[in-house]
Amino acid sequence: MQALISFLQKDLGIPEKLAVPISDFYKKERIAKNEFLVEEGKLCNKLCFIEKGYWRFFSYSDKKVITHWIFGDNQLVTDIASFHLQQPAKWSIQALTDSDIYTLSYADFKELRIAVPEWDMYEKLLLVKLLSALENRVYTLLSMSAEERYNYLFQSDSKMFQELPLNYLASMLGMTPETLSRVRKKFAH
Amino acid sequence: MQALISFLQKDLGIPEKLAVPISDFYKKERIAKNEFLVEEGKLCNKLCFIEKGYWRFFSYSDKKVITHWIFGDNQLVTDIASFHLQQPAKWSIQALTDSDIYTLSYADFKELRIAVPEWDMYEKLLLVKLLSALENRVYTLLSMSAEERYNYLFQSDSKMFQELPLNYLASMLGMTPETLSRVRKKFAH
DNA sequence: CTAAATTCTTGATTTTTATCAAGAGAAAAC
DNA sequence: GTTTTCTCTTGATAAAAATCAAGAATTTAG
Repeated sequence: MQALISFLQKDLGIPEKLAVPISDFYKKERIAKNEFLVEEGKLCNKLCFIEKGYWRFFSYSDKKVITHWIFGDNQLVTDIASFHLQQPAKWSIQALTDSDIYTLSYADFKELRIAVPEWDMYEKLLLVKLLSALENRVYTLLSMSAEERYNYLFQSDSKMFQELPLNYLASMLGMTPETLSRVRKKFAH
Repeated sequence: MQALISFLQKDLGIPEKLAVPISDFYKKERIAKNEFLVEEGKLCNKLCFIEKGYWRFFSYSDKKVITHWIFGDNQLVTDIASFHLQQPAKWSIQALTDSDIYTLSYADFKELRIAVPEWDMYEKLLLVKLLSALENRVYTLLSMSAEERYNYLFQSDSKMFQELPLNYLASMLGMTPETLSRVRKKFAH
């Protein structure tokens, strides 16, 4: 539970007095590799804090599987639109490793909002930060070459490249596994 | 003011009783082509509803100017992180046409939050929708070819292609103006 | 109204990245 | 522990898109 409380305090600026009761709404779970948090088209009724593990956020296009992003330790993950608007999910979310997580069900989320009225404001802050991160992601996709995108991601999380199959990372970087292999060889990190 | 009230009601689901007083916090302005709402590095202290006009959201990379997105009639635009967290803007926002807009200053925004406590919740909804749109944008950039991205954008706003210089649209689509020209020729819309 | 600047197109060429194919190595399944 | 599957790399080739260059058309400025 400590990882979650720290996240609420440090990343969202929630005071300890609130962070602890908020964390009580979450339930600890152990999730096996390959399990889904949500599948495209279904309802996503859980918000999930990853204490330890990697999760991929992905969907299917005509021909291939597109990995939008990979989430790791100490990150919140959910299909935000599906969870908040209670509409069918546009994306799927799946564990890439056995994981320790804390989940907040939609029912508990509603209770939380009543019990802690400040929550909406802090959650707004979270959404603002997520938006900012996504704006940055669009920028990297529009402005950088395959090589540059690789270096940018490697700088921010090199551990990921040791622990996950590279085909997921290639997809997330918007290149084929072959191209990623060649780029990596060139930089020999 | 009617366009703004409609937007608040239809797009954010705000009841008329609240939409009208909320809209009173906004101030009408006429903005000339090329004026900036905010410049990279400075503080963005206005949220802006475009009644009529086109605005580009852009930044500079080493070599080129990157247009992230172009906003049109009946859309809200601001550097969200800069406005909400009162930190330096990462992007610039500029009018591409003479525009009629309604602006909400950061000071008035704070008053609005006090006067209409429900505002935070509706704004959260707005942020969720924006996030969802951005997730979609990342998906198009990861999964579609230049041709497909062009067709996708053209379907959603063909008017834009008649009213704006194509170099902005090319940049937003992640291709050069030459490539856009060739793609357009091919489809001869 | 004219000159200058910008926008758009087209062609030729180069660069980047994808695709196809094969094989080595590692991990998982039986 | 052997077989099967998955992962990763490498080479050859093809496709997609960028770059360079030039000129026509349109818009803007004086």
